[in-house]
Amino acid sequence: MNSNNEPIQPDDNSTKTTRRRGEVLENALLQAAWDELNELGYNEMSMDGVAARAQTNKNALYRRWSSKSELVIAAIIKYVPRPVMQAPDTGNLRDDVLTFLLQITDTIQLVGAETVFGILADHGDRAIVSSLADFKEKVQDDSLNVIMRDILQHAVERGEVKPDAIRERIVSLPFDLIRYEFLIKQQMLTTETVTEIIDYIFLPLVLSVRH
Amino acid sequence: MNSNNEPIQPDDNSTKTTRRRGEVLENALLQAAWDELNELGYNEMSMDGVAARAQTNKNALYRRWSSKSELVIAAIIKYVPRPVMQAPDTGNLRDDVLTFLLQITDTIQLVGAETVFGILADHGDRAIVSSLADFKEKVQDDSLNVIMRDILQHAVERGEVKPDAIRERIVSLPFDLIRYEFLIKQQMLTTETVTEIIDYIFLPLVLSVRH
DNA sequence: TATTTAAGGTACAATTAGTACCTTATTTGA
DNA sequence: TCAAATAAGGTACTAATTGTACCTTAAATA
Repeated sequence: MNSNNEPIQPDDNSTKTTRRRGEVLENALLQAAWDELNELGYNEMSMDGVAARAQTNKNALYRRWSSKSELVIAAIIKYVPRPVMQAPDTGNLRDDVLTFLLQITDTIQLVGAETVFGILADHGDRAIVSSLADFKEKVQDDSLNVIMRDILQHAVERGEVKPDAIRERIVSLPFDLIRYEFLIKQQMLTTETVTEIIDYIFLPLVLSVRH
Repeated sequence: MNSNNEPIQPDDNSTKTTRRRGEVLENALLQAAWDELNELGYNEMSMDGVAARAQTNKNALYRRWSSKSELVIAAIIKYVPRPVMQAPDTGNLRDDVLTFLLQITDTIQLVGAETVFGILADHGDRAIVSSLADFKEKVQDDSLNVIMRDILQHAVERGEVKPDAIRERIVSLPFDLIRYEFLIKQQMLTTETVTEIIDYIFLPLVLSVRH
């Protein structure tokens, strides 16, 4: 359209004047990445697409994140709120566990299974990079088990549960099953599913301790 | 090197004469795909690479399978032996379950987690294609639960287990956990892991039936 | 032996990650 | 206030790879 290089008009677009930098630009990039991720999914989104949505170009991205997976991980870290990492205190084991599991399932579902697979597939080969640790903390977090143990400890103190050693595997069981449901079976995590796991699997195992 | 198009020598390579077709060629392609998969992994292998290993070109592949994931699924179906889909009969529940689980874990581990993720990631977008159903039958098989129910039924007949309804979720629990261990935690499936699942999770749940 | 079928060869389109390099706006600090 | 340093924008490119097109040629079939 415009045969010479100089801008003809000051461009009616009023925001055009400023060139974003630093944190402002970074936020715009992460926002664009998060939006593209949610609209297109991990595989369909592209670095060019993210850059275009942020009204800039790929360089701005690659100056900050070394790859697509790193970018997406950064966006997830920014936009998925950290769950409350604290044992609830409802006064009984069942409600403590239920409350905590439901909190976490809400968080987990903010990132799709396809995204997790995409990241794992892309990251699979390479050496573990900076933010992957952070990412795993979200998806595959051991600190969840710490809270679970707190919850059980409270139940022991209340006399609900015998202080016998409870197997690590049983402690992690609820979240293992929830992640399985979400990632492998790729099903929505409903309250029904969570209560079924608690009432028919977790509580029977924890309450009927045999040594 | 060779400036005109006609072959200069009959090519010392003695096997050169024949041009493979049909099943023979197909087997060679699947063999090449399986080898590349095991040597390079799903993400690193390429269609060109597979074709080259089979000493032909991509056309031979695309005439048979519509995509990389389809090809790999076909190779898996061919090279991963179908497990014995029959309830063992050792005379007691624990050994029946243990025998069956160990059989299946051996099969499962013939395909790497990275491959499963790769296929799921590639297939994610597209509509479910022909062989994906077959593939899921290997990785995420419901028919395993059929056998598990047989095993439990035998235990009921023996009087080991009360005939109370056993939850579907408990029936599938051992394999769910095994798949979780393998796919998400990406750990080798050892006999120890399997026995732990049986002795501390499955059996306690099945033996202490409360309605 | 003529015809049909499928394999081989080569080239190419399309997509996309990631890089290079130069120009230009904005910040910093002397 | 102005010069230097910094980082953004623009554009073009490489490289890898999936999937297609099209033509030639070997082998099976009738």
